[in-house]
Amino acid sequence: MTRRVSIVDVAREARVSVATVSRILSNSDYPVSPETRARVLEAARRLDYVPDAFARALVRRRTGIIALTVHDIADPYFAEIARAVEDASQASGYRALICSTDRDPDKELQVVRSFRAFRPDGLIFAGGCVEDAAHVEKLRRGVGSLAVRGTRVVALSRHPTGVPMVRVDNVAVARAATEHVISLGHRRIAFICGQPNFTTSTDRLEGYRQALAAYGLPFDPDLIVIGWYTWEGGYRATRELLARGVDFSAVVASTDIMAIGALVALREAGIHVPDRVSLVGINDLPVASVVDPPLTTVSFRVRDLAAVAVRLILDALDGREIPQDTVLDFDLKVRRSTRPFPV
Amino acid sequence: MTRRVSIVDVAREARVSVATVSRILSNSDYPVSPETRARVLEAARRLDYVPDAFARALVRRRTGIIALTVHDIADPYFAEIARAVEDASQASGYRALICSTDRDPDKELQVVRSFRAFRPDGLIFAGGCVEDAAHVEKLRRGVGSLAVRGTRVVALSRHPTGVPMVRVDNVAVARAATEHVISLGHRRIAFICGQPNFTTSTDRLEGYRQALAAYGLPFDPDLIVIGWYTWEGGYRATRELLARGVDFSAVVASTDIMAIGALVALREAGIHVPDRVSLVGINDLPVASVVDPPLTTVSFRVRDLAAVAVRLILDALDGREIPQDTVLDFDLKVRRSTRPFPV
DNA sequence: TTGTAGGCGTTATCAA
DNA sequence: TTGATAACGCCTACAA
Repeated sequence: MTRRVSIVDVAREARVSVATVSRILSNSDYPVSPETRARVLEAARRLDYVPDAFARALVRRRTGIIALTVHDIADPYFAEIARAVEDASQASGYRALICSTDRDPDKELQVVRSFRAFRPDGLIFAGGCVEDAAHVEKLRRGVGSLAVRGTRVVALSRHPTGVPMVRVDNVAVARAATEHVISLGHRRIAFICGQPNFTTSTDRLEGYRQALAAYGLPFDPDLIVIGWYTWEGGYRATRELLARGVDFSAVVASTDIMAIGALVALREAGIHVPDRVSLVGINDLPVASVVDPPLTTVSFRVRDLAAVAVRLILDALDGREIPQDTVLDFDLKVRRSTRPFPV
Repeated sequence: MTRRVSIVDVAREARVSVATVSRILSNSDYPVSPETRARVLEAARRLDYVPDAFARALVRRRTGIIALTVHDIADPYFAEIARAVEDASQASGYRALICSTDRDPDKELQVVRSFRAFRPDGLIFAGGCVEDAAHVEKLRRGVGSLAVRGTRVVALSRHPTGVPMVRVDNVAVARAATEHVISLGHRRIAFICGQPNFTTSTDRLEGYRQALAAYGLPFDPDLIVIGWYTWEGGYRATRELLARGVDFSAVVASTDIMAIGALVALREAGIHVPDRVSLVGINDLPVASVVDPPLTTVSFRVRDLAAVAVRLILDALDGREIPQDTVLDFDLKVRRSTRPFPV
């Protein structure tokens, strides 16, 4: 293995000091004679020199890294987030370091802890947070020890740890989804919920409740079914719902992914969507419009969430004040999985 | 911002030298007295000390980073890959650094170059490679300058740069997809190709040709349509195919994602799948089984590709010889998007 | 405008 | 078994 080419080699090649090289290759507004600059640039090019990020991070107080925790990078929602974080980071010369937590509190803690070794300039929590007091406290501590060392932290959903948030109002989102089917005349509306105790889950369930209440409809626990935030989860939850034998003409799913799982289960059971059952999702992922029927869903700019979060982190790094709670808009996208009731 | 707690603080707290702390915390097998070890461990815990990855990487010759280039992390195929790389890396104490290239040769070059600053221990190319001599040469040089500094490089598809590969035989894969519909009696078979000049594209097109040739069927250019590796791409390609007015009873798509786009286009055109047209994809992504009809596709263990690649990198890092070309198995998954012809 | 030298946090090489 | 101390590659006062 050849010795790596360092700033010393470039300095020697250009017959200047390392300080001069450093000034030209990093701190660009420092006065340097044009000839020297040219000679150094040429030497760096000839040697194919790339400054070492590790050495640089050691002496600067910045690592150029933005850490991102997602529940599962293979989940289309988080893949979108990851892509947006990557793009926004790269545009400002930062790099994204991504880790999946699988919605496992312990793994989340461990991920946050392991991030500390990299002293990231920013940390973004993408998924919902477990609402367990003990866990939240541990997480708050983990976040604190990062923050105290300069990492700016932002969450993309309601986060009980008290970090700044960029998010949509999930209560309102689920309420909009539910009110849509209510306004179509549906009265017996099932709700497919993701893993309980997550902020996202409780908020969306609450939105569903609020919609019912607003229209004076009874809340029937038999219409609520708890599942997982996956296709399989939506599928199984719907099977369970069907097994209960309760009457319903509409299903609100906590996410598009779960809604698509529900679609499969309904199809298998010979229940036509939307002729016999209307179905609404949340998120408006690309996949929502390619299924049959195209999914009615609540839409918000998933990528904007991430982009704004990155911008806030950069702002905070620049010493600016950043808002504690940024709430983005959403709107209902009516496609063909919902229709009036009765037919 | 508080000063970060360093090894010096731990040493002072435990009243030993930094050397001793380092030896204990980097858990080398260096002999240390039990009492000292306990004291140091306790001090580290009390101070909540985490060694700085950057300082460590500077002096060790390892960074603990495995870099990954994907075409687009938001594409379900690459999201699967990313997840598997992440898992396999983490299991061995490494971290994955992911970048999307958007199938843009220049961006790919730039990504590879920018990776150099991080001196990753491993680099995985996930997507197909542009088969342009000039680009391949540039890429080979970029890879070379990483390799010369110790980065082990592996590609997850045929790669003209000469780096070790872990892959499926894409010619055989596409041939299997095509032979499936031929064996069902189809004769006029369209092929939806991804962006040309990529190894994956040319290989899969070649597989399609070989299947036709094997059955003595003519190759009709009118049945080939070039698109993009996206839903939109599959959709548009299919629209173009329909606009040509050529006769066909089956479509082989270069990927599941394109196949699903094709499905939407066919549905819109009132062409039933599989009653009037059979449709095959490639990859067997999770989404393939939730669309209607569930997609017949060629299946291979996408995650294994990535996991094996990580293992090879670790092996190489340990000084072991690694195979130049590892070819994984695949098999046809017949679902409900294909049926015999004529009906 | 350019150069010298100290230090960032860690590991590794010598001594002790 | 433990401790000084010289790297690792870079940036940045401070000097010249």
